[in-house]
Amino acid sequence: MRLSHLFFTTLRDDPAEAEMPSHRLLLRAGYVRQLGAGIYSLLPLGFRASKRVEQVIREELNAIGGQEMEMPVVHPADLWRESGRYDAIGPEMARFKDRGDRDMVLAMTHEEVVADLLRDIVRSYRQLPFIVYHFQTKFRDEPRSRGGLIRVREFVMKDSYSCDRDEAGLDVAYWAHHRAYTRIFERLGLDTVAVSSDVGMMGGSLAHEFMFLNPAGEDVLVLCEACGYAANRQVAPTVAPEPVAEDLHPVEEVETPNVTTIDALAAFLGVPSSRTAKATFFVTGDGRFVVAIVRGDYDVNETKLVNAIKATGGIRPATVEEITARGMVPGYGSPIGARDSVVVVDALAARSPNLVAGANRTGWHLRNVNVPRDYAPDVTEDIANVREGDACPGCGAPVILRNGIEVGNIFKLGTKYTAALGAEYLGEDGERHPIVMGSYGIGLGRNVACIVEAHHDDKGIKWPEEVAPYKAHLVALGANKNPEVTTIAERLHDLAAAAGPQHEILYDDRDESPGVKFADADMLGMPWILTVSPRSLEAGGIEVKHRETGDRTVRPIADIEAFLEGRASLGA
RNA sequence: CGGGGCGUGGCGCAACGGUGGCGCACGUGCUUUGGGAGCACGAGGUUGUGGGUUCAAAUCCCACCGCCCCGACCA
Repeated sequence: MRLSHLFFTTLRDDPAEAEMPSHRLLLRAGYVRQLGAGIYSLLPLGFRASKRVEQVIREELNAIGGQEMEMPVVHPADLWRESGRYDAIGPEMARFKDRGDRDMVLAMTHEEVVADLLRDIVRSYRQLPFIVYHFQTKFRDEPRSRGGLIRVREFVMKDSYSCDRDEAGLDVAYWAHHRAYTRIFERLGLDTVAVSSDVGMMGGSLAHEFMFLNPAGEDVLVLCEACGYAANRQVAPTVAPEPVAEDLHPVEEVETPNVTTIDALAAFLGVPSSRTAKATFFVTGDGRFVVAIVRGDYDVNETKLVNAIKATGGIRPATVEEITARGMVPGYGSPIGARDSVVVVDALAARSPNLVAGANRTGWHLRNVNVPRDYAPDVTEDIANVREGDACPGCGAPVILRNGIEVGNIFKLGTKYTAALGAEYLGEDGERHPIVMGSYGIGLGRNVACIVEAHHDDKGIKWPEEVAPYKAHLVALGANKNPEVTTIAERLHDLAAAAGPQHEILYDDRDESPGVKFADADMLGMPWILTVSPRSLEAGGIEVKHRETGDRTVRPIADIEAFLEGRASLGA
């Protein structure tokens, strides 16, 4: 590909809106352009990078027996009504009517379509198991996109679906995917950790997320360096030192003017925050008002809270009006005196004696509040966020917390969708059984962005060879001093193109200064930068720069020809 | 949806009541050619949209639209 004809442009200045390195570099190097909030075009370079990622995924899924297919982006709403998700999912699903006034949706994922195909096609246990997958556009109208390609609204995802006779079969498919994902992210140059995770709206019994460790990640991971324990903090059990037993003291009121936070309360009373109880207030999607109590040194984990009370439709923070209407005072709140509320107490808080809690009276707290003596919880569960240094649930060593970006996930769905849609097979036993499904996703664009996050320097991108849009970037310099430069460069370019699409290279044939060409080559990030110039010819051939290491050598033209035709590597 | 910020040429920015400018990028010519070259000439904007105030609005006011950041949210 000649740079003079490539549909792209590089930018000298950083775009103002790009904060993450991957976003900044992908814009500056001409890989992507933004169309709207969370909606991007992939320019030819970005498209090629995405296709390289796609091919790695394809190879590894084929290796576990996956069959590639393609399902539609537009679905009839009735299909989603059958699974119950048409109503369960909120505004993040785009809905519209077709010309016949029929309700339609844009696909967020494809479990329903797979289940629909299963009930159409699968009759007998003899047809199971199998794995199907596709690369297809998803639209999720996220309330807020961010970070360039990291979190977008429209994106292409590889989603695969395993279809089995039973749980044992699902288990095999699930762990096959786990191993395939491990290989995929290794090949993509992404250092990931697989963490156990919440099943969320997908439903199901077991799930892992593959997390790329990055400070900008939106998920918090609980990791143990001693035993390898790894979980999303949403689901990691909190293991805290057992509170020291004490006699229960009588409740006493204490005046605490203008003390509305735990920090202020602990400082004012001269007690550690672990001797206080923190009340937070939520309203569930199904309309219940929830008072959640954790110890003052912990935060509420909303995922655990949702699961503890089986809140369909999730939860949101309560408004001041909703809190006061139930007889509580924000800043001085506690379940004592609460009306019409579901009281959920963290198990640790419930075991901790003589805590300071709100008095539901402005300017006052209560000392020596104890559960269940002073109020009765409706639910007592672990609903606290793990803190750094808490004990590992696996081995007891102190855990560390890290941020991660979810680059892939695997779910054991079970029969949630097949039972709802009636996708059954006739078993060897002569009985009808619902097909057992698993669902497995990898977002392409997010992976491209994460690869850039992991592989760049201040000059630009440094693509791993496995995903580079082109294997090499050829720079021709000083053609006016020595016309042979152009002749050789043209020949190398044509040679590579003739060797097949996978050997094609980028050829900077533009009439630009050496500085511009080198700067652009570094920014675009191909693994090998080849320079033909009077100087390199003088030195015996072509200068070869390894983008990753920065090493430069001069190699004979014959070596370069062998490399471009795929007959030899250049070594590292 | 709450909080904050910003919309001026392709990109980055200035002008903050008196008919819009700079750097880079872009075009032409000459010079230059191993790390973002030089000179000259030139093209490119109904200042996001609509209303209002004013003799006069990019500038002040209102509404809307859009984008970014924090939060809520998120398979």
